[in-house]
Amino acid sequence: MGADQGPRRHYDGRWSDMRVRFAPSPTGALHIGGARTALYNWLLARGGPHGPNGEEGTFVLRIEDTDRERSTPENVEQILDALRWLNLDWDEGPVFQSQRAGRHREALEELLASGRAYHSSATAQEVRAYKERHGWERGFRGEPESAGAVRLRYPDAGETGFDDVVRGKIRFANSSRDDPVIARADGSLLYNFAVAVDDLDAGITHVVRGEDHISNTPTQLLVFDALGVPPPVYAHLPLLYGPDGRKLSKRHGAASVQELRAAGYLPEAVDNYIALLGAGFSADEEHFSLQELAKRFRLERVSKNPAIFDEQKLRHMNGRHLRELGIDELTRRLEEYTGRHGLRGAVEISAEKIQTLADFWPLVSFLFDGPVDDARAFQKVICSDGGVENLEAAREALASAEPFTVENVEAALRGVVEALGAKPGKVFQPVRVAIAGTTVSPGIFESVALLGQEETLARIDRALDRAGARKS
RNA sequence: GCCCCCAUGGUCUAGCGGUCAGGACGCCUGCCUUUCACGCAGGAGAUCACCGGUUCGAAUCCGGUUGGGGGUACCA
Repeated sequence: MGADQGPRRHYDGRWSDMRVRFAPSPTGALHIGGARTALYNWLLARGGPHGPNGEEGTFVLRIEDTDRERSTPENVEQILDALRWLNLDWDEGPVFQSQRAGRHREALEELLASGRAYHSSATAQEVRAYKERHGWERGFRGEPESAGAVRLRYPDAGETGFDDVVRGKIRFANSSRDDPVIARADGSLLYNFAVAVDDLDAGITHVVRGEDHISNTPTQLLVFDALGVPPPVYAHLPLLYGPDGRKLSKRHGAASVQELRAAGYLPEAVDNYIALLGAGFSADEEHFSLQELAKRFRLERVSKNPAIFDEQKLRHMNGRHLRELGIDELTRRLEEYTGRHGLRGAVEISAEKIQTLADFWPLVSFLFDGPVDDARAFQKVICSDGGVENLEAAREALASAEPFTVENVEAALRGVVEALGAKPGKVFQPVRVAIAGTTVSPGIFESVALLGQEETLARIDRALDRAGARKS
């Protein structure tokens, strides 16, 4: 702790001494935007050209819970849970900003003593009045008083700027900045002051966060300067928006990590997708594992444009990651997701037909819970156009298929098609509807074989009865 | 109002002074085929926001405009 940090390194492709942090404020669930910020920090710490001894950077987790009104332990747990689910492990923390009040106060005293900060009782109204008098591009400057809130003194001239890794040079004229309040009248500290002190004490070398923090940066820079230490390197990420081009929020459906998980997305796919939003990894490939992402991630290549969260693309990527898992692992995840067991067979025959974990059960539930009730499908496929006759023929062939393997089921059914001179679908679809209840299912031979001979015949009989009852 | 950031097909992006402006998602067509998908092969879709410069030459550099976004709290 303390100001003894040595010279801060600039982002120069060497990472062995890199210390980054993710510092969410627990005022709600972890958003996909926050998740991406966490991910980028993690990628930075874990990947890139490693130091001479192959060291990784350090990823620090800090909870900015100084907003007592809105920060809750439940939200903290939700955020940690989301981070774990995304496989973003941290090396230090979580450190709670609220527990560092003593150190914050100490730093505050230092600034007060050096005259870089001063007590001021000026109210928001007085600040307005000041600006109306001096012009709106003129920042507020207060008079030092003996008590009240504490404001940080901005220089009157010159500019405060920094070299943002993703945006390049950003400058603010000091004269345009209000002297910001860094401590309330009751002594509690404000965000812009606390972050700087915390980043300093944690030895953070690179601050990577959302671009909504750009205009906070000069104030934090000023705190570092007042404390007499060099600031970290900054990188501001573009924000993420919903499909309507507006800020991402609960209204846009799956906006939080938890919601994505509930919707059947894989952490692998979510990591991959959100990494792509705003980072040009490659011109011709975009399917990556977390490790590959870490290896390829380049902070200076991060896009400056805000991106819109596109769930369709996430679905697509999820399908690829899902198929990459392999049957055993996919089965494990699906059993966890659905709360069912003995799913392996169903997974085998449906894996290539689903894009999310949520797609699975509707497709295969008929194998476990009986046919789905889809009256329209029944009417259209079985109660018309030779449906009953073909189904009867199929039943007969299936009844003598021994043993009841996929191969024999296929041979039996194809034999019917040939004998009848019908189009394949005219035989297969009635069977499908008879056993599944709907026109959509995994492959028919595989489904029938998995269902078993007895159950298949029973379902066909039931369908036949039902069709007969309809006719008469 | 003031300060700051951004601008390539619907979406995510590649591009970094000379390209038929490339890829991915989505969409359409065909193949595969028992449905749905997967996979494969094609296709439609971009006055590179606009206007002015610089240059033999600009999506690429500069300026302005417009549009979008962020900040402007004794919130984080």
